[in-house]
Parts: sequence; C-alpha cells; structure tokens
Amino acid sequence: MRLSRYFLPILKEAPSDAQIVSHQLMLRAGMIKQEAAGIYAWLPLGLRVLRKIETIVREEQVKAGAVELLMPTLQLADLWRESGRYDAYGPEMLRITDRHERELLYGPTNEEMITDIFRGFVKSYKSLPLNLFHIQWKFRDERRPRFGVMRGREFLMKDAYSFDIDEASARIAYKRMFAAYLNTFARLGLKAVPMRADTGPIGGDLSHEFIVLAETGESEVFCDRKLVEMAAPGHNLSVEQLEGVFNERTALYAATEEMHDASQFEAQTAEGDRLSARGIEVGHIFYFGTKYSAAMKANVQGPDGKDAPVHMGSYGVGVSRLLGAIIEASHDAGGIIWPDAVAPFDVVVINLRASDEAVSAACEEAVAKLEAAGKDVLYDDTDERPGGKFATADLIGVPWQLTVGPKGLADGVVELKRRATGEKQSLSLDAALELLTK
RNA sequence: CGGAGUGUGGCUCAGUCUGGUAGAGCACCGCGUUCGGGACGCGGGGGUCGCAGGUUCGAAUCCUGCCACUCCGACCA
Repeated sequence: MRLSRYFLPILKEAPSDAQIVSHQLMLRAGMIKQEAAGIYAWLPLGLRVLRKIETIVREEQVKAGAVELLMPTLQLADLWRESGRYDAYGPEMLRITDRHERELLYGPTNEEMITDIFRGFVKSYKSLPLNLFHIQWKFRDERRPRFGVMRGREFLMKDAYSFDIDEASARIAYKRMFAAYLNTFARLGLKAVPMRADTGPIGGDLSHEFIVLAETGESEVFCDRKLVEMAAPGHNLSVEQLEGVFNERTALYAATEEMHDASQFEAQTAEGDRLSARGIEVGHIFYFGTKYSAAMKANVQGPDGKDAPVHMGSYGVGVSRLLGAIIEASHDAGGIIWPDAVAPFDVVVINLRASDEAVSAACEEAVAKLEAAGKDVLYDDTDERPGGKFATADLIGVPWQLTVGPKGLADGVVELKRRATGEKQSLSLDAALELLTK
C-alpha cells in the first residue's frame, strides 16, 4: 500500500477530548474518528487492526470447536419479554420502534436470540454438545461512555453460547472456552489473567473475567504473580488436560476489587507473589445453567426420552475494546507498539528521497519482494520531510521499519529498525529482506 | 442520573471579564530553497464564533432557552 494513495490522517496533537493514552494514540494515528459519544468510525488503519484481532479471536473459537453464525443487530422486544429481560435491562438498552409501531431493540447481547435459534432446530441430546458464536456489533447506552473504544456505546463483541445436556458436560464446555481464551489473548500478545467474577445480571454460579494488566485499567485487581507468566495451554486438549489447565490456574488467587478478600489473598499467596495492579476486562465467561432455556422452553430430549431444558453458558470477548487494551499495554513516547500478530502492516518501507530514481527503484523492489512473501507492506513514498516519516512510522507502531535513502544506497546499505526495541541495524537490502521474510 | 466544565477554520488554543472590522501556531494549496530523525522563505485558501431567541446603534463577548461533547461519582464486553 502506497502511503500517497492511502487514507491515513495523522494528527500532531491529540484532540483535547481524549484523556487516556490509547484513545489519544488511536486518534493521532488516524485509526478512528468519533461521531458521537461512545460511537466511532473506523478509519482504514484502525479497521486493519480490528480485522486482525477479529480473525485471531475467530480462529481460536473455531479451534475450540465453536461454530460461527451471524445474528442481526436488531431484535424483537417480544423475545426479550420471554426471558423477562426486556423490563429488567433498563435504559442501557436502546429501544427502537419501526413504522408499524413494532418494538425493537439494538442488541446489547444475544442470549435470547441464540436460545430462540437453538430451540427452533435442536430437539435431541444427540446434537449436543454445541457451541455457536458470532462477532457482531452491540449497543449499550452507557451512562458515561469514555476512554475511546475501551468503553464505547457501540462496540464489536465476539459472543459464544454453549449448549449441553447436563451441568457436568456444560462445565467441560466452560473449561474449553476458558482454555481457548488463554490461547486467544496469548496470540494477541497480551498477558490476560482469569479472575473469579461476579455473575451479574446474567446470573449463574460460575464466571471468570479475563483481565489485561495495565496501569490505566478501570478496576483494581489482585492476583498471584505466577498467573501472569503462565504459558498458553495450546489446542486439542483432552478433558483431563482441560481440567488440569483450569485447576492449575483457579488454584491461585485472582480477584477483581468487588470479589477481593484480603485475608484470603494473604493466606493463599506467598508475600513475594502477591500482585496488586490495575486491569482492563477483555473477556468474560459464564455458566448459567437453564436460566434462559427454562424461561424460553429450549428443551432437548435425553436418552431417557424425556424433555429437559438445555444447559447453557456464554462467552464474550470485547473485540473493539482489545485495541485500546493492547495499546494501553504496549506503547511508548513515540506512539503505538503493535504486537506482530495484530499490527496493521508487517513492515513500513520508508523512502527518504522519493524524487531519486535509484532510491525509489530500490524501495519498489523491496516492496514487491516483501509482498510476494505475503507481507503487508506500507510504502511511504511521500515527499514529506524525512523526520516526519520516522515520527509517523513510530506513531502507527508497525513492527519493522525499512529505511532506504540515497546516502545508504551509495554504500549499498539500508536501515532496518525494530519498533519495539528501537534497535537499528545497517545491512544490505538483500540481507534486510531475508531477515524480514524468514 | 447527580456534580463540574467546555463549545471560536481539520487540530491545539487566544480573544469573552470591560460589546466596536474574527486572530495565532500546526495542518492544507502555490512557488522557491532544502532533504538521513516532526526544515525555511514568500504568497494563498478556509470560520453562519454549537443552535435559537432576546438586549443594543452595534453581540464571539451581555441575558434566556436548547443541543453537543468532556471530566468526577454510582453500573458494565
């Protein structure tokens, strides 16, 4: 992608509305534009990152056995009356009336609709277990939206719903998602810690929040330091392995403010392992049994021939929020430092003298070879001042910067900089390309 | 929803107290000089001063109402 033909509206100064660093950097890097309180347009650079995160979240769901579908953003009020949540949800739910005076709502979550879909088609225990998910925009009319995409009113969420014949198998489904989330956040370059959580309005007795540790997190969290460094569990785990992954982590203390018990923390955790920090919630999983299936008559027939309400769980990941969370966890004075897996581009090729044919030819060769190797390349072919090019490259946080200029080219070298470390090396173009494509 | 605050070119802000021809920096356009870590000179375009009423010879400025946005608190992917 040539920068001269791209749409990358960089700002030198952060708009004064933005209070926290991820919001400021997303605005400055031309990733989003605010359209209303808590409602954002996703500009090309932001959309690229959003899509990469979405893809990773999707792939890990599929690997864990979940099946993707797509439900609409608008739902009928009557469906929510069946579960009793139409009245219970309150003013956070955006309610809409169509031309026929039918009551609709912009979905804040999808338990009712997925239960409706399930009950319409699934009648037998033989179809279970089943886990359905979608990645769709949600709307919650927050009292106070803030922090950019971290607490927007409109936000992109992955929500999965599991269906099982009984509680024992539902708990296995829960643990499968628990492990899938550990894998997901590890791939995103995040250290996310599962913490016991309040089940809130969704109800049920088994729930964990996944918290990214960051200084600007919204809530205070307490956990065993060992949890932060645990490796991702990997895929295709047996039930025994799932139990092991789950037990190993839940044996260690981890709780958010509202669940925190200081005396238990001290009893359970050696002093040197006690970590108190701030965190950002990026995922939340629940087992809630038959709360919705009973209310909405989502029954399946068991081997004994009797109908019984299906056991359900729901599993959410705040996809759009993750951009903010990642930036909060990974930035410096120069701007964003994207983890390789979610970076909008793999490498930016910086042409220091676009008017110089030899330099441009070398750049174009580099771009062609990198793209042939499957890399996403941003080619800065503009006439902008060189200093501004470096500042821009740092700001948007692309992992590698390949700089080609007339002086270096005369000596047969280019410069390769690693954004995360600031480390620079001079080497031949071929050597740089080999390094970038290996 | 309670409390506090802000709306002036794309962005950051001055001007409002004390009414009198709308400003600066950055960004943008043109020409030139430059060119290896956010250049410089000259010229230029762009603003119903959030909206609606009111007071006044005259309103960005004073008054009233409304709207939007931000911050602090109680709720949440």
